[in-house]
Amino acid sequence: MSDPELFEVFASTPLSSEELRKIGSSLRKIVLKKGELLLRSGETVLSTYYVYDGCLRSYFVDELGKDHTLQFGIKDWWISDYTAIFSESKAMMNIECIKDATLYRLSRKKMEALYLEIPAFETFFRKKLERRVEAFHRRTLNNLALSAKERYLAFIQMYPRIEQSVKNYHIASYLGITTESLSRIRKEMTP
Amino acid sequence: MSDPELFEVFASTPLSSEELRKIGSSLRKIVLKKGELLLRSGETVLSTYYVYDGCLRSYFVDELGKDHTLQFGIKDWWISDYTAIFSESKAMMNIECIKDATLYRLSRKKMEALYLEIPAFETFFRKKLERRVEAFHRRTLNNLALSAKERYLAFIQMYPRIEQSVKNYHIASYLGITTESLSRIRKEMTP
DNA sequence: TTCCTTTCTTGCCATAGATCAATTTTTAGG
DNA sequence: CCTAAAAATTGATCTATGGCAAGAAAGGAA
Repeated sequence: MSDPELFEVFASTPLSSEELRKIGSSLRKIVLKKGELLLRSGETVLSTYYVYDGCLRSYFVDELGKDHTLQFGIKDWWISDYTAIFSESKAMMNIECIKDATLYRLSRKKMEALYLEIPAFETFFRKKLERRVEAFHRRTLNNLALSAKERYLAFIQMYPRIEQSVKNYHIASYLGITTESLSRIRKEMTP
Repeated sequence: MSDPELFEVFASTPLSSEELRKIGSSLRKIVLKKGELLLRSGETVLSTYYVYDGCLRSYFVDELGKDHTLQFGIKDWWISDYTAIFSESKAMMNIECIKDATLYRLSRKKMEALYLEIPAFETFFRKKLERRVEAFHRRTLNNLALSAKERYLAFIQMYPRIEQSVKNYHIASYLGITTESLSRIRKEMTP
């Protein structure tokens, strides 16, 4: 990873240049085209990915063949199959590139090694995890308490950048509604 | 906190006895009776709580007055308002004791201090956060992909210990269905 | 521009689960 | 053991959202 890009990722983290070098040498650049798959369900989940540019989504395909979007990944987000990577089980999710993307891969193994070597690195990810937990608590609350329309409004307000770069049917599958219902919701919003 | 209890919490963590002592002196024991509130929405969230015994639940009350259970806390779990504690905002949740409980309180401030002092302590919570993220990814997937009945089955299979110590209407509010619907689901399960 | 594919919209009907209003069953206190 | 309160169940509707089919609109390649 080039230094300027690396500095972006860890901008807010106090790391020596030697530590940054170590971290940088553990990251591997990946370029993906729209439509390519980064992970397929059933595979072993070995890595997590930093999205430098573009857009990805992780989704689950149920027995009826319907897909359910769990996560989007846009600039400066990390994406992986978090149902599997920590427990080292097989992926349930697929990860697909939905807008040409540049990523940096960090393997679980190297990550663990860096945690041991560089405490500030562990702090960095501990804080990421905290924010992720917070986001999922809020999302679960929305799922429990809000109607489809309210969830859509909350989504576009919370993630205006994502809304611009994904299809409506991806948003529908993230919100747990059909694309038809989303279409009707959008219609009654703009009279 | 007494030593035997402290050892239980950190059983799997490599800590010196001096470190354990420091951690122990940061924890404050709390005893709650069924029905008592540990946190009210609107308050500042200052602490997270280790459940040594008993059962609690965190829930959100919406504008219509309906409550939505986000989390249960039973032995060896940590509970707080995770929509607020990390970002140091006001609580959205209430936390209620639903079965007489013994807790240990750890303030956010002391927690941060311990993270700096004792790397293994940060590792301990980083792993807790990983498991929490995993659990919420799976729960979100269940909300997206499963029917009410399937979610109930998944719940009792995943958390048999919780199912025993909470009311059905708490489970219903955790699953996002009404108590009547849960009753009907249970009826058709045991013919 | 034109043609073809992908995405979005619309109308009509179906259904899971909600709501409301009684009961019945269980639990806990005295 | 008795009794009141809490919890669970049941029946009769109602409603938000789903499913299907058709068509309109938008986007991309040549």
